[in-house]
Order: sequence, then C-alpha cells, then structure tokens
Amino acid sequence: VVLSNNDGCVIARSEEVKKLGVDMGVPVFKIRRLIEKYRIRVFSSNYTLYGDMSDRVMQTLSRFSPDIEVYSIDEAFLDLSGFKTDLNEYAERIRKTVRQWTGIPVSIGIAPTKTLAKAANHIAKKSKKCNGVFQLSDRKKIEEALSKLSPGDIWGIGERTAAKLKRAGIRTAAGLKNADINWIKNRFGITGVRTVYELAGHSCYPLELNPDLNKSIVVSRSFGKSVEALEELKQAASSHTARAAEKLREQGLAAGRITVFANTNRFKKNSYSNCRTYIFDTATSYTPQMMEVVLKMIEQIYRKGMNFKKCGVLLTGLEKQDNVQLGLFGKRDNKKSQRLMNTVDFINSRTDSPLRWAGEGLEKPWKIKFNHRSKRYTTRWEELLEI
DNA sequence: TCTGGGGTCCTAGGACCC
DNA sequence: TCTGGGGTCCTAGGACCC
Repeated sequence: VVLSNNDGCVIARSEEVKKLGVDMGVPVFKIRRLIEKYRIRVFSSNYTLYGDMSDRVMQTLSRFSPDIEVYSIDEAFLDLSGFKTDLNEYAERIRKTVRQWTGIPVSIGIAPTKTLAKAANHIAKKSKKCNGVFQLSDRKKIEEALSKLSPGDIWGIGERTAAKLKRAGIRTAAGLKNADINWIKNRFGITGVRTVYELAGHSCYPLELNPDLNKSIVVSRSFGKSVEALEELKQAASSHTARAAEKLREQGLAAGRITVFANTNRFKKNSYSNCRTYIFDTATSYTPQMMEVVLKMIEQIYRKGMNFKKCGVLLTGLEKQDNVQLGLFGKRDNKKSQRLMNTVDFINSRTDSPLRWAGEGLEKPWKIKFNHRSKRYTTRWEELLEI
C-alpha cells in the first residue's frame, strides 16, 4: 500500500491487498493487524518520483498524437479521430512503448467521447483478456458494455448521485444512458445531462489542449505533531504562504484574495475550525505582503489551549501578473518587489532551495511525517538506483 | 495515539443596478 | 388595502474529480 501525507490513510493498493479487504482511504492504524499478519509492504507517498515518472509517460504519449490533454498525474486523453490505422493495433503499440521506455504499465480505452473512453479504459483495466486495450466502437458494443457497468463506475457519477439513481431504480450505466433526459435535467442538473449525452456518444467535453490558468491555489498540511503554540501555528502558516506564493509566481499569476484556515482534529468531539479572508487592494504575488496579512489573521483564528492539527492557505481571484489593475493609492514599488521575488525564485530553483523566510522558523516541530519513503530515484543524485 | 491534498463546476440566494 | 420587470455579479455550499 501507499499512504497519504503524514502516513495517514491508504491511497493506493496492490491487487493482493485489495483481496484482503483493505478499503481505499482507510486510516493505516485501523489495518495494523492485517499489515503484520500478511506482511504488507507499506510506502509513504513520494510525489517527486511520481511527478517525474508521470512527465516521462506523458512525453512518450505525446509522440503518438499531436493532440493530447494531460488530465491528471496518471491519465491523459489523446485525440485519435481521423487516424486511418487500426486503432486497437495503434493502442497496443502505445502501450508497449510506454512500458518499454518507462517501465510503467498502462491501459487504454478508445471511444467517441471522454466519458465512454473512461468506461472503455475501466474495462481494459479489469478484464484479463483485453490485454490492456478496449475499444467501444459501435452502438451495440456500447450498449452491451454499459449494461455490465453500474452507474457509479461512470465518470462524473459520484457516491451521492449513484445512491439517488439507485433509489430511482437505475441500476446500470446503460439504464442511465437511456433515461429520460428531462427527468435527468430536473434531478441532476446540467452536469447530469452532459454525462448522459456523453454516454450516448455525443461529446460534451472537448479535448482541452490549452488548459486554462488556475482559478485557485491551495497549500495545506496536517501537522506531524499537533500544535498548541501560536508561534508555531504562525510558522506553519508562513511556510504555506511562501509555498503558495511560489506556485502563484511559477504561473505568472497574482492573487486578489488570500484565505487562511486552521483546525483541530476533526474526528474528535468539539473540534474547532475557522478561517479568515483578506482582500488585497491590488492583486499581488509578493510573499512578504501576503505573510503580513496571514499572520494577523492567524492571531484571530488562534485559540489558546487548543491542539491544532492542520492549517492552510488559499489564494483566489487569480489573474495574470502582467494584467493586474493598479490601485489609485498604491504605494508599493511593484517593479522592485517583483524583481526581488524573481531573484529569490531563481536561487531557489536549485534542488536544495537554499533560501527560506525567517517567519517559517528553523525547528519546524510540526513538520510532516514520512516514515516509509522510497527513494527519489530519478530526481536526486544521492538517491540513484543502485545495482 | 494514529484519519491527505489540490482542484473544478454548478446553483441558489443575496446585493446591487436601471 | 394596495408595492414591477429585467438584469448582473459575487459567494457559499454541494458534488464531483484525481
């Protein structure tokens, strides 16, 4: 199994572990006995490694179609419409190449819409005889495949919607596809209608070749050890602010609003959580300016004697730094602060990111826990694979 | 004792405009 | 006692995704 941040919950499982009845998302302390009994191997998350391997897979995929949308760290949509070749054969070639170049096994679903392609991939992944590739080519095949899937297997149908559908007597994905569209509109809104159209082969979600800019940026972490002192909570919030501002500048953005939030253990009785938002006169990406308001807000959120478990920072009202509307009364020398941030970011682009903000503190007793991390084989010289 | 993090879209309702 | 019609923008909360 692979664990979430702080070695908290199970977020990925091998087939063997699934068979032992380990559910997705269970806290690891609840399966300690199973882990010991069956000697389950446990790994912390290793996002550096996953991100790098993901890049390699995506680069490989992009050689097979000029139109590729990287949808998430482990999924991509490729536009194969207009390809004259046998698509099944082509997909098998893609699969083989990715495997050979990166060592990563992938499965591929082919269909006229994204939702159907995801369903096809679902089948390709589950069924042994598919060999990792499955195509939903014609109506008959689609109807047949969907009749074997439950609504909850479909992209866009979550737990709540699946339960509502069940209560209404819709038990298969085919049933969903054939449902009355007005009824769907009334009960599930426009998103429901889109899913049903997609299942019927009418594309509602085109390939996003030029992904939009982020609309929000969040940096939040649970603490490795609970935090009681205001000073430590301030340090954590400062750290998250610095990281959020960095992400902001990486994309050339500035934020109009900043929200900071903190909470105690939400699984305990009388848990406490609170947030504050500050609206900047002029959108900014200047770390010191953000930290200044975050620290004030943290003081308002803080309650003496409480054990804080998590805090975070949310940036919204994002716009391109170059397009920011300046205020009539702004005093800050924007050019100067931007130059300063550029310099800081440049120095920190080294892998050891040597510069830190004083407000982040040095000790960081609340720092995140990773007790079972595998090596960052592909991004750190010291952690290269040894043979 | 121990329970993750980062996103998007849609909708209703409030506040405002003429 | 009686109180219009048409519109926009913003936000919180719900639902979903990985």
